[in-house]
Amino acid sequence: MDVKTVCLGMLTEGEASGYDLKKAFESSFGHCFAAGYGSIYPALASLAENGCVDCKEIAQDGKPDRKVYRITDKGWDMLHAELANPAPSHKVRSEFLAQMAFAHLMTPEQVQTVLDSRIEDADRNLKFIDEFENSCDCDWPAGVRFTLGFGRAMLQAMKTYVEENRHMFDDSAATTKKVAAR
Amino acid sequence: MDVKTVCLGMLTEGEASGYDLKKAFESSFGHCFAAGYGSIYPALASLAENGCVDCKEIAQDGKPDRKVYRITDKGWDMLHAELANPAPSHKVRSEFLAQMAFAHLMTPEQVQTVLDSRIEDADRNLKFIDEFENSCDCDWPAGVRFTLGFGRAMLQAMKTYVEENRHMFDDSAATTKKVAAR
DNA sequence: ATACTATACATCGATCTGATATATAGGCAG
DNA sequence: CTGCCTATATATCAGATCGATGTATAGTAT
Repeated sequence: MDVKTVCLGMLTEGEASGYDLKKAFESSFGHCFAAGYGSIYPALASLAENGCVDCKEIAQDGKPDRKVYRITDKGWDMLHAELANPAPSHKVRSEFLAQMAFAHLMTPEQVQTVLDSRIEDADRNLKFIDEFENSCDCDWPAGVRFTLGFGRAMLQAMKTYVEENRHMFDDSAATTKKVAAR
Repeated sequence: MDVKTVCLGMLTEGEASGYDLKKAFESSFGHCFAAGYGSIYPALASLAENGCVDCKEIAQDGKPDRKVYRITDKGWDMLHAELANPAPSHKVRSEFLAQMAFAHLMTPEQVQTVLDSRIEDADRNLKFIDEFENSCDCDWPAGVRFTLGFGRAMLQAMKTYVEENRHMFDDSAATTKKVAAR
């Protein structure tokens, strides 16, 4: 399940350009699997080379050619093979948590600023998910609704945890207490 | 906040080799900021080149030389500058969610297998955090306790969400219902 | 008039991932 | 006592990804 596979999956909904796919990576997949042009264009080139997609170049006046990609039978095979992975990963890379692990090297003000910005970011993303869910008359397939709910649940849990535990950084916090679960 | 910075942060606890740092990346940071040798050794080399760490080579009989790194004043400056970032990122890259978004292209059995494996993975990680927390007589600084609790809260929320929403993939699930938050 | 936003392509260096290679020593099961 | 696994300890390499930047055009605000 790399960028190539997600591109293939997106192309099952209909043909699209790299630019179109980028928008999908920003909207439906923004909260769980981001990708930029630097990943998408090489992915499409590689898929085309392997015969997993084919490409129609549509000339446009003024603007550069629009390259529209469509999934092939071989592409479907490859997609199904990838979807058979029984244990796909779920990875977190958090500069936030890495920074918090060294909170004792920061000023209390810096720590509180970082915590505030994390809550703001969670709110922004929650709002984004809500707007995305209501943006479309059509109904998303069960899987997409599942991922949106998942994102919401994670963000809510993050917000709650930060709000309920930021007191751990209060100056007087004894370093001997164990963190309460939940 | 890249691998370089986290290495610097780790070296504030005392001098260490690349091998030692790898163990720290696996334990304290495993759930939020993983890194392998392919990141750590180049990071240390680059830090040494910039004078942010210095390196003692300790000959050992039989085994290759042990290269022990220590943070310098310049390294402290760089670390403090990085820790001043008011809005560090928190990124998720989830092959799991990407795959679930295409659940309609999978068999129901495949979907349930993937959901089971996600719960198992969450349990494994929860157990790992518990063991890590109790592994050490010494008390971790507030920041580390915060990140462990954070990890636990996220994993618990993930497990609960998957358990409470896996029915969305039951065959008869109407595609028109909106997902209930929480 | 100027600036911003959107469409649409693409590249590039820096970084990161995951696998692999090299070498030695100690423990332990058959 | 031999083979196998694990731990210590280094390091590299191909391939993937990230984030920024570049090129062009055209429409829409201020």
